[in-house]
Amino acid sequence: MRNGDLRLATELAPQRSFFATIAQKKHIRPMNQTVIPKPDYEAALREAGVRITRPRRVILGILSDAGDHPDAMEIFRRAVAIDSSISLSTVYRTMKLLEGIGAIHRHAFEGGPSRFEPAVGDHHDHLIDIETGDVIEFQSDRIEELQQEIARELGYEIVHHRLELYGRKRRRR
Amino acid sequence: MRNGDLRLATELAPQRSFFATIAQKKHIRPMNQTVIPKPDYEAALREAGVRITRPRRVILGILSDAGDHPDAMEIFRRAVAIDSSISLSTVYRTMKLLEGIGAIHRHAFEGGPSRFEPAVGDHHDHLIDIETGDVIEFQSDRIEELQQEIARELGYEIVHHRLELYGRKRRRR
DNA sequence: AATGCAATTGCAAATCGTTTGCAAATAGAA
DNA sequence: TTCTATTTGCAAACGATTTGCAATTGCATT
Repeated sequence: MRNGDLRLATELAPQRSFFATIAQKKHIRPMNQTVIPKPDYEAALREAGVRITRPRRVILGILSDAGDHPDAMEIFRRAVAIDSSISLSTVYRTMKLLEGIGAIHRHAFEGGPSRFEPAVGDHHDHLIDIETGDVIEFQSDRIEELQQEIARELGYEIVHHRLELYGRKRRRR
Repeated sequence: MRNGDLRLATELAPQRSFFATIAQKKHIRPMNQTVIPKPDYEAALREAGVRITRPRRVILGILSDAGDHPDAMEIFRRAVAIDSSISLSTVYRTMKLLEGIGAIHRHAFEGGPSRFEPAVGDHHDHLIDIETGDVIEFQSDRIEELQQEIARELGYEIVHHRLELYGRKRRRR
């Protein structure tokens, strides 16, 4: 969570000042600049007792170096570029499998198809740029606490939750 | 296990004590016990310059006394019980129309189809009972503020957002 | 009350994202 | 290498929703 680590230099550069600012707000943590450890999907799959096939290896590779939140069709496109024999069904089946063993998260953002993300690192929520579809991850302890509090007051225990902010870049003023 | 129609009384009663309790927490407002003003859909439609047809009148009636968050199929069922000639397409078309003029909100809760709710009263978020599908509305100024703050820090303005808590009733201890 | 016509309807077929049945291919234990 | 249960690609099925079209209807006009 240090703000020196860089991913996507092009994207990071103009925002550096933001992150410097945010770093002071201890309860809001933007997560995009975090260095994400590549998950060892193969080990996870082996542990789940499933076979490591060629299509799966390709898809896992795509996932582990996806810096974005691709949908099934996009994963399929990237997969076909590597091995043209891979089918969309297999992509869907693999996503379901990975989701089942908790290796990825599925997000149903507004409108479009499900988008996927490796399940690494801490929990976080999402801000979706409604103009570009870009997803910015963030984490707020206070919001998490508040959610807990609310559920408790209403007599419920939270199994999971979904917080999505849909917005557009603020005009630099 | 879909949600039946009128379990209001039976379900509300045991919760009354909750609401009494919650009423003290000024920043969390459960909204289920609120007296909801019935919206004048016909006026809204007329204003939007569309015709008040028989199917529309039936659907509007259903919406304005729906205490729950029905999906299109459920609205269709209730509509057919009143006028068997109404079609599902018309339900969908009417929902889209109403959504367009801001008279209802569409919610895409996890898994299932879109569910609808008259757009009356304040903004609120939802807690979905994953066992029954029941929806509990709540409102938290603090969460709203935090969201604003987060978006601001990230350089975005929020256009809208979605906060859904999925949980189950806590075992009464 | 009768007319005219655009708005609206019901129906069936189309669409989108996703899942599934099945026969052929293959991972990986023996 | 052999074996067989698992996995695959394909096409067809799926559930939610939308759409084209010809028939109907609201309603402004006579």
